[in-house]
This record gives sequence, structure tokens and C-alpha cells, in this order.
Amino acid sequence: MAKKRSQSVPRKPRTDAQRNRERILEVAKEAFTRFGADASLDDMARQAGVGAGTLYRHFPTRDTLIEAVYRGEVEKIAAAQRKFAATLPPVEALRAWMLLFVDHIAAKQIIAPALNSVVGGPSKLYEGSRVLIQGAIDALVKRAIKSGDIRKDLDPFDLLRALIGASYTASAPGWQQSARRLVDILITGSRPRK
Amino acid sequence: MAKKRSQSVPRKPRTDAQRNRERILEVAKEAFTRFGADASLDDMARQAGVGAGTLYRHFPTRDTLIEAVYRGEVEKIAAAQRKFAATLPPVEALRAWMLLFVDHIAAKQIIAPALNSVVGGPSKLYEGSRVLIQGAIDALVKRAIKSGDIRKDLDPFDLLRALIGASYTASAPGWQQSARRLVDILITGSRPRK
DNA sequence: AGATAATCGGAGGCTGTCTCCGGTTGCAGG
DNA sequence: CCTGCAACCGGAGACAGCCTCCGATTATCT
Repeated sequence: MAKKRSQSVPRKPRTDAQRNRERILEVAKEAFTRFGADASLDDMARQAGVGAGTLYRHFPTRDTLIEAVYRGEVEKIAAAQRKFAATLPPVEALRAWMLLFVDHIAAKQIIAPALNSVVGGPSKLYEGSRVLIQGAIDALVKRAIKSGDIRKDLDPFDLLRALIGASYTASAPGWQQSARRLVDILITGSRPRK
Repeated sequence: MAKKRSQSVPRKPRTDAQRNRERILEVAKEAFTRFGADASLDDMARQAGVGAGTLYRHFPTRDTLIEAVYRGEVEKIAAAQRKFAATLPPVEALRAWMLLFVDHIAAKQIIAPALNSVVGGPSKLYEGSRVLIQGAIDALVKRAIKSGDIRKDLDPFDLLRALIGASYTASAPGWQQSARRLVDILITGSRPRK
């Protein structure tokens, strides 16, 4: 009775499948940032040297592919929260994180559309990412509230919504300064009424 | 030599053309709000009882159609600015207008994508609307600055960007309260540093 | 009414999405 | 090693939406 994989253990994926999956992800990342969220999937398949069927088996819908591509990005943002919280005073941590958020989002145009669901749209696809992002800003806001720098009744979501707006318009010239100013306004507006 | 329309005067449009144009606009408004910005144009043509060719002659691209549909909405928003400015104190006028903006935008999902260009995206298609919206918020902000309720160095665009974010996420439950809170935060954050 | 110019609308080319399935290839167990 | 099975591969093709083209139709002017 050494090994028996009758049905429970799904068997480890074949190496070629794994390789293909990664090639597709690579190509997709490139394609999405170049052509936006509606780049041709068939093209990506061709460019990754696989058939369309393979692509669609790995990523049944466009959304699953997008999600897979930008999951890494989301994890970076979540990780940054921990770093900022550990090294900066509450308000500065929040500010730094908000700026980073806008930066990263803006860099990858893909994400913006997907974020709709992050903040509560109908699709349940991005649930995992939603949890990460929300957890990050929740922690930062909670900390800033505790230190008395932020109004007690602030809903972190409100800030998130505004940030998404900023990222949507990130193509416009001078958006970086604008984003910085917007973050300032938001933080100022979130301080306790004196 | 009574009338001569050799080439200059373009001749008034045929009544059937006019009628078709309006039917298309009606159907398009409905379709866009129901299915979002990428509803099928061929479907609209069918539903309006015209051929695809007719639709595309009236509105060469999807964007021109969108613009035509939401132009009315934009004009309403611009008009409201004048009303508010005439009847409310500066800050309240600004607040009221911002809320109205989010409301109207949210009602028509179509607009959000189009607004990218309003705030300065690459497309020149929505130039007219951009001018209207920008003029409105400029006037309100300028007035509130003059009355000393708003920081002198505030860029109206910054507010606009945040509002667009709010409208993007307007499908989420409770977005109306969220929008209201966000507007409050923005206004508070825009007051002069004491 | 007749000429003229604009409009109508559907057929059809094109492109992209997604499915289906025969052929192929890696992965155990003998 | 080698054999069988399960999983994977990939391209053909059905389908849908976008947009164009052009013969037939209809309004407008003289």
C-alpha cells in the first residue's frame, strides 16, 4: 500500500503544460500592456507558439487570464503595505501606499477595468485580489485611526474608489502630479474634524 | 436669381433620415445602458428597423454614437452648474454639482469609458463635452476660491478624476452613500489650510 | 412630372472568440 | 524497458459582431 492515487490526488501537472502556461502568461502580460484589455487572445496563442485550444484550456475566459496576469502585481501591492506599516508613521504609510497603488495600477492599463469588480462589481472572479487590496488599505486606515490621525468613521472603500478614478485617467499628461495632489486632498479630507 | 444652392448650402436633411437618426439614438441609449458600452451595433440597427449601413452612415464609429447619446446628459449637467451657482452658496453649489455629476454619470454606464477622454485621453472625439464639463467645474471652483472656502491652488481636474472613479464603481451596493462621503472628503480636503 | 442627388438596407468580407476532437506525449506500473 | 492510459496539444471550423459596398428606393428641386 505504498502509493495509490486512485482519485483524490490530482497528479502533478505535466512539465510541458506547465511550460506552456508560463509562456502564455508572459506573452499575455506583454500583449495586455501594449494593446489594452481586449488584445486578441488568438494572437497571444500564436505568439506563445501554442494552439488556441491550449490557451483556452488553461484560461477558460479572458478574465481568468487577466486575473492570472495581474495577480503578481496585486501581491506586490499587498506586500508593500506591510513594509510601509512597519517603517513609517501611520499617515505617511497610508500616503505612501496610496501613491504606490496609483503608480502600479497606472502602469498596467489592464488592471483598471478589472478593478471594477475588485471594489464590488458583479463578477466574483477577482475575489482573491479584492481581499488582498482591501486587507491592505483596511490595515493602514485602522492604524491611522488608532493614532488619531484619521476620522473614526472613514470607510477605506471610499478612498479606494477615488484612487481607481485617478488610475483610470493615468494616460493624461501630468497625471503623476495630479495623483499626488489627489492623495493629499483625500488624506486631508480624512483627518478628524477638529 | 432667387435661390441658388449650387454648392454652398448643404440642403436640409431628408425627413426620413432625420427620423431614422432619432430612432437609432433612442434604441442606442437603451441598449448602452442595458448592455454597457460594447452592445452590438448590428442589434441596434435591427431593433431600430434600419439596415446596418444606415446606422454606420449616421454614426461612422461606435464612439460617435456614444457621444451623440450622452451629449444631452452632459448638457444637463452643465446647465445645472449655472442653476446651482445662482441659488446656492459657493461650497454648497460645488457639493451639489459634484453629487449630481456622480448621479448622472452612474446612471449611464456608457459615459464612464468615454470620460477617459474627457479628462484628457488621446481621443479628440469628446472635445465638446470636455469643454462643457470642465467649464462647469472650473466656474464652481473659482467661485469657491474667491469666497475663501477653497484652497487657491486647487486644480479642478483633480476633483474630476476622483469623481470619475466613484462613477466607475457605481454598480456596487451602497455606492450612493459612498459617493456622498467621498464628495465630503474631497471638499474638506480642498479647504484652505488654516 | 422628371431629373438629380441623397438615402436606404442587406449581402458579404473580415476578424476575433471559443469549442471540439483526432493525434500526440508524458507518466506510472508491470 | 515498454505498454496503456490519461492528459495534453493544436488546428479546423461554427459563430457573432464590425464595417463596407452598391443597386434599388425615395425625397427634393425645377
